[in-house]
Amino acid sequence: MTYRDVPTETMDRLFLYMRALTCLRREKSETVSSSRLAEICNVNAPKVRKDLSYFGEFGVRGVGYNVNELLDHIRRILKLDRSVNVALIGAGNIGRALITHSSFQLEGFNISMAFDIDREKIGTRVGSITVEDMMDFPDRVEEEGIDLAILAVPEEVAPEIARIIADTNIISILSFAPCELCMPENVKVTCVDLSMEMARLLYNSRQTVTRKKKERKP
Amino acid sequence: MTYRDVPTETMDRLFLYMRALTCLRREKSETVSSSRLAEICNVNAPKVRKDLSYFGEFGVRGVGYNVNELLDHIRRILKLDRSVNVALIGAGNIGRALITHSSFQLEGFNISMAFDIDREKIGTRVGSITVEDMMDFPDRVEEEGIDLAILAVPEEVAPEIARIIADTNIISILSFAPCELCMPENVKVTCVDLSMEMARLLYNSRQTVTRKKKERKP
DNA sequence: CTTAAATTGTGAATGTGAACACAATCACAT
DNA sequence: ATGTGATTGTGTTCACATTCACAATTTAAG
Ligand SMILES: NC(=O)c1ccc[n+]([C@@H]2O[C@H](COP(=O)([O-])OP(=O)(O)OC[C@H]3O[C@@H](n4cnc5c(N)ncnc54)[C@H](O)[C@@H]3O)[C@@H](O)[C@H]2O)c1
Ligand SMILES: NC(=O)c1ccc[n+]([C@@H]2O[C@H](COP(=O)([O-])OP(=O)(O)OC[C@H]3O[C@@H](n4cnc5c(N)ncnc54)[C@H](O)[C@@H]3O)[C@@H](O)[C@H]2O)c1
Repeated sequence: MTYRDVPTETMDRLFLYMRALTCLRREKSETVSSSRLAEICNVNAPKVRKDLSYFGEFGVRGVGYNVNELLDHIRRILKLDRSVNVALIGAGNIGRALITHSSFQLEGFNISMAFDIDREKIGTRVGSITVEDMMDFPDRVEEEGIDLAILAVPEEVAPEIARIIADTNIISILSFAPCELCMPENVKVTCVDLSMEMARLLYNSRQTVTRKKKERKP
Repeated sequence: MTYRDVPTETMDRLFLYMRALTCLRREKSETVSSSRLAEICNVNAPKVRKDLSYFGEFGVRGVGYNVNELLDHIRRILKLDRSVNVALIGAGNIGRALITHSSFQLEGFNISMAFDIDREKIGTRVGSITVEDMMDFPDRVEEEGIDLAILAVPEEVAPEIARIIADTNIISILSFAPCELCMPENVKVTCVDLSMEMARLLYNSRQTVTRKKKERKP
């Protein structure tokens, strides 16, 4: 099944809806209205409905959307119906936190391998997996069929690791190093830059305050 | 100084430009062209130029933009010229990783306090700060003048903590718990949801592959 | 001094997504 | 049955963002 002429913004928002629905399911909500869903995701109700309408008619007029059903639909649209194999590179502070985080497993992301260059760390166990030697990365990744690599190494070595990954068949990299990675065109990199998120957040909340003040004037 | 009629998309991209420039400065680049900056940020060159033109004429025709100068300009536009006081709630795996991360300081984010509810953790030192009792949070935050709170507590207690924060004058929350937080309208919440980022990334990289295949056909 | 190469800044055209109002539909009460 | 209140689905309109082409400017070389 493939859908045409779906706005990229709609596609992006689908992930927000998925998260909201996952949350609602946890809270045992049976149904949800477009307006409630919109509220959770910080968008407006007509947008939610229009977005969903690109993929079919999932709601019941007068009632709303069935949480479980809609979540299943969206997960299928986003091709998240099977579990994802993840390799972690860099078993440092962030890396170890990620491995021991149990929710990933539940959400279908299985961190099955971890690599490091530090002799002290290689061979040690973190949670349920054993840290392996970065030297073995290319071979081991091939063996296990890894879908995604998480990069949690110091910034300075990130470009070097990027080259190693480029020679495997991994095309998805989630990097915590806030720097550019030169990659072949087909490899996608998402950079988790917390400083940037904080900066953006701060700017937006300050904006709201000053806007509020202006609106109060007349 | 305030700017009018700047597209929100432009505003958003400014943060990308900032990160790229920070990176370029570290690499000791003197100048950068709009096309190079665009490449790093995954946008196109005219967009970079148009975006910057909303705020002034920062470049030199035939040469490009001075990295340091442009970075300073952007930081001023984004109101990031003074350092930001951050409080961390939840000194667990993620929390401790964040505190010991040194780059935040360099980028102007000063994690100056940490709070937890666990008796074992209260009073212990992490990096250069001492974990305090969550009970004291409201008073202590008032005293220190905190600009932003990072929420790194288990999902289940996040809503409860949200209420505590709502009663302080903090209006910016960076949360690692992937759930909705009910907050007064003026409080902004950014949710760092790594599962969602991975899902999005995976979808996009798969898309590229299939698109490539289609293009190859004729 | 003149010309060529590089690169910025920008107005006008184009394209795309958001908003909105409302028809369609459903559950349920009477 | 039938009316009522709630809520979805969508065609149209409008606002906004992107793109493009090119004039303007600078550097460097001949
Ligand atoms: N810790 C944080 O809170 C935080 C926040 C934002 C960004 N980051 C970024 O995340 C990355 C990791 O941060 P961290 O705090 O976990 O650092 P860390 O120093 O604790 O861990 C880095 C790990 O990478 C390993 N490593 C080094 N070179 C390697 C190589 N060539 N191959 C494989 N492994 C290698 C090290 O042995 C170490 O275990 C850094 O780029 C940092 O800038 C961290
Ligand atoms: N660890 C990860 O890699 C990861 C990844 C994604 C999301 N998250 C999310 O980040 C959050 C923290 O994760 P973690 O792995 O650090 O968990 P953790 O259990 O290691 O740490 C949570 C900390 O919060 C403290 N805490 C509990 N209740 C509290 C309260 N009422 N007030 C103050 N402190 C309290 C606990 O004592 C503990 O120190 C969770 O919501 C988790 O879902 C974590």
